[in-house]
Amino acid sequence: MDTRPGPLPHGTAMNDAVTDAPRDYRDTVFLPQTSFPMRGDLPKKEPLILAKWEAMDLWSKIRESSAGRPLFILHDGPPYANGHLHIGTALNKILKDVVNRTRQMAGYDANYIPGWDCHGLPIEWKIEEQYRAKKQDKDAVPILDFRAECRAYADHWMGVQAKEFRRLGVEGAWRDRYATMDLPSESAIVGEICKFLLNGALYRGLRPVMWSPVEKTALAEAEIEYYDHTSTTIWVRFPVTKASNPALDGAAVAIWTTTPWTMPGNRAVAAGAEFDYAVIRVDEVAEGSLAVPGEKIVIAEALLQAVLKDTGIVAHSVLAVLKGADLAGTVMAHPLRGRGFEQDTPLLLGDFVTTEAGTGFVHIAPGHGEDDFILGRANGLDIPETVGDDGTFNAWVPLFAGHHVYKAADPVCAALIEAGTLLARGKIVHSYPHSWRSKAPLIFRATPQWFIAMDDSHRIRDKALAAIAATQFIPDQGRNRIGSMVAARPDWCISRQRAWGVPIAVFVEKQSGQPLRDPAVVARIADAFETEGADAWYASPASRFLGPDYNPDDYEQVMDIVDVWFESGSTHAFVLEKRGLPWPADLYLEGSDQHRGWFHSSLLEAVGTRGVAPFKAVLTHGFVNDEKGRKMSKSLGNTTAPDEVCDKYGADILRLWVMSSDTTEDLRIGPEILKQQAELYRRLRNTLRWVLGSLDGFTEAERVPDADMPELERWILHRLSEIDARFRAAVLSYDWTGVYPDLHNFCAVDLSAFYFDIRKDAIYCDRPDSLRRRAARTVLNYLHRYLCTWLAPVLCFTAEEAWGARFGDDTSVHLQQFQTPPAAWHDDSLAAKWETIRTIRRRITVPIEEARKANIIGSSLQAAVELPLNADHQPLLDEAAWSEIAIVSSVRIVPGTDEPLSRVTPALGDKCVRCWRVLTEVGSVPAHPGLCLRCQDAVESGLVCKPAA
RNA sequence: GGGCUGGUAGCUCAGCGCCAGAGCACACGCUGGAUAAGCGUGAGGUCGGACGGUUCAAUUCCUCCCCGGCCCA
Repeated sequence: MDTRPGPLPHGTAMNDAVTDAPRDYRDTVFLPQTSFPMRGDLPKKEPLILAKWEAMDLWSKIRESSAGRPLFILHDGPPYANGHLHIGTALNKILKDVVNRTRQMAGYDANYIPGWDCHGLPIEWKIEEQYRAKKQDKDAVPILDFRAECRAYADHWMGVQAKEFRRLGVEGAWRDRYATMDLPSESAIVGEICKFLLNGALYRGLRPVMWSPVEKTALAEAEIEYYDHTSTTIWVRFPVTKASNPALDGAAVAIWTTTPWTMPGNRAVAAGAEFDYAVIRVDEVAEGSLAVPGEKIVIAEALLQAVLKDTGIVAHSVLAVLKGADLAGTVMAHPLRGRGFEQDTPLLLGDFVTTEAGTGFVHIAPGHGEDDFILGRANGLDIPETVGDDGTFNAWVPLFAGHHVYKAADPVCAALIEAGTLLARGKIVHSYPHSWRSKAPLIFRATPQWFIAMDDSHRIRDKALAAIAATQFIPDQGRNRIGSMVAARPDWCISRQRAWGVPIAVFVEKQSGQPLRDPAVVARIADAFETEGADAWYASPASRFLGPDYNPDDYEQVMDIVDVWFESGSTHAFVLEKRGLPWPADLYLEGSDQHRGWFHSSLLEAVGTRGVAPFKAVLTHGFVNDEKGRKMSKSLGNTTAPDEVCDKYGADILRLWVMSSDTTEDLRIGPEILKQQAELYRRLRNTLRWVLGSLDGFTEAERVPDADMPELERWILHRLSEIDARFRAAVLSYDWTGVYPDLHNFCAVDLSAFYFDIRKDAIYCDRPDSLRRRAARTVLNYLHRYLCTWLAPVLCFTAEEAWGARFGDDTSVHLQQFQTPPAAWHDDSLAAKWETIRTIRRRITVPIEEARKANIIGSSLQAAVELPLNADHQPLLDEAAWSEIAIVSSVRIVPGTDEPLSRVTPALGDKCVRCWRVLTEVGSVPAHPGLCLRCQDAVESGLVCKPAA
């Protein structure tokens, strides 16, 4: 790269024969030189850069370099160790990486510890599937073997995902990553459970929970999906045996239900206090109706017409209308009285009763519904356990013992018909809860479960609401969202009847039914788990934990495992606290679905054990949809996979996409959008390339003090200070929306289309020691540092490449901090002035375009411009400066006019063969007849653009 | 069905009571020396719908509807 402007290059016999052929000055021009290629070739280059970071142990170097700085802790919400990354996980990790990197470069010590969620049903299910495929009975497999397989499975996927995350450029303490299944983690989790045990918030209760008869387990809310389901509906008579009002004598209350199998569990009927209820006499019925002429039925007036139609009652008389409140106190017989269901059925009032569907009466089975349970408990009803784990009726249930609830509709109807209490039967298609794994319909079933009380003396709910009020939410709506969930949620059911997890390591005294609350026992359990993991619970005899003070025969060892949300909700304890990192974390950053998930469980867990939230701030992002805003799905074929993007475009493009989007809302991705990101990238890359090329040979000696620079340079410095302010604000607020698009805009509009275009002349053609050129190169040097550091958190590979192109590959831009612009760079009046100049500049570029169309000129350097300026604008720039700014050969200011557009004519004179300006002075120096005076001086100076050897 | 949230140029996003903006893509042109680059000019929108309310004035406020998304039932 010899840019030496020697007097005469390589002896091309030109000598004095200037008239024969014009001399070629091309190699006296300082054209950009750089090893930084125009094309990124990212899919190939990024892995090499990753290897370099690995080899230099960049992560450790970053940690060392930031020792002693204020710590910044973004606590990683653990993805589930199952399957390849999808675009949503990629978005999440990239955002986290950008937040961490920007904090790191803004002067913090951002120590990021990535982690995984390893226990739980999906993995357990996979292992079971493998057994099924081998035609083995999973129940025959020893539990420790089963758990070992689950562990191996999770371990495999952690490895895969770690690789995929790192390919995305995500930097963190990968060697020290955490996992919920690490033995110390399991110990910590059981320790957290036992905190609730010891303080009394943990209790065992009978309660209807969503139960999957297929998986034989209770399911968490997050494990439930809603699909349409066809249910048998029945209208049933409850004969009144003791009337609260004479009008009810001899009548039957009609209920409607979509779950016939809950009839054996019925213990009451509920009415709405404010509703009007009609007592009717059936006068005439349609063919096939089960209604009987002459009978008296009670139905909500608002639903009367619908019920008449559904039950085939053709004619009726209204005998009386009563308020629901008047019905209270009525007692009815169970519809199957005389067949084993002899209990009385009280008529109660419930505020959950509606007149939207049914009869206005709700049949209450306390073991099979949330409302039923609460009403039953309030009225002292018993909560019968009619259904067993497998979904069949228990042996004590008359008529139906052994029948499966899914197949109970026919037997129940048959029994009701026989008893004469079935009024009608139908079908309904409605949204119904299903298991997320087996897709099988669920039932509400009362089972013994472990709960954490929300409203006992520990007031977890109140404290959680207070903690929410004290937390920063980005965006702020998140506060509202999680707040309403916490306010409304029931006690936290933390038990699961599964194998792959951390056991609720509790002993229950058989005689009292009370859990054993002994810190010494808890300590023995936690100690064992610390080195042996939760397997110890299954591998050791109870006596090991109970110790000498208790007789194992007196205690039941609980074999339920804990809800995985409890585990991930405890990560703050073993990732932050146990490792001696600051607590609470500065930030939790997840998708907006985690308001109900990880944010929620972490909040409850920490509030229950420590009284405050484990985070100072919560940042949420939206979900990724396709280009039309539709949810991605394999069946629609509209998915975008992160690894495919890396292979086709590179991780930097995916990262740029994240930062070009408004992540507080849902975002879109697809082929067109990625193409656009690649275009944006190209501009950023070429900006870096031109800066690098034009800085070729730059030395400190060239530097010009800021104050001595031309205004154009000082304006660029001002722009840098403005963007710097934008970055600093975003670092603190975590709100990066629009910041990188702004930076791109700066590169495209301010630099490429304006500053670079103007300064090309000086950079290429001025003699190296000219103030103008030196000032420009001083600014380019700033630009290189600022752009590289600003881009580094996002284009982590490209910025590294552009940094290495100047400073060598044994260092890293990621060890740098954001540059701090001197206060003097900020100059609002200069900015205003140059805003005006650029507006006026358009009054030149527009007529130039006209002149081109008219074939008057081609290149703008062929133009001479007459620029009309009013008195206010005349002092802005002199004519030479205007011609420089407009990239024309000459400008003449025409004073005092208000004409909006300039007049463009062909410039007079000859074209300087070196700088291509058209000037009358060209030819005035005999030694260089093809040059203008500036170029003649540059050539004769003999100066080169190279650092001193 | 309920809560939250969004629908502004082909795309990504600004604006949020008083003349519809930017970048990219597109078209046309220029070009030389950032050249699988660069520059200029231009054409694109009845701001999801109501010919709905409030207002002198609405993309911007309110109501309803349509279409997405997250969470819940």
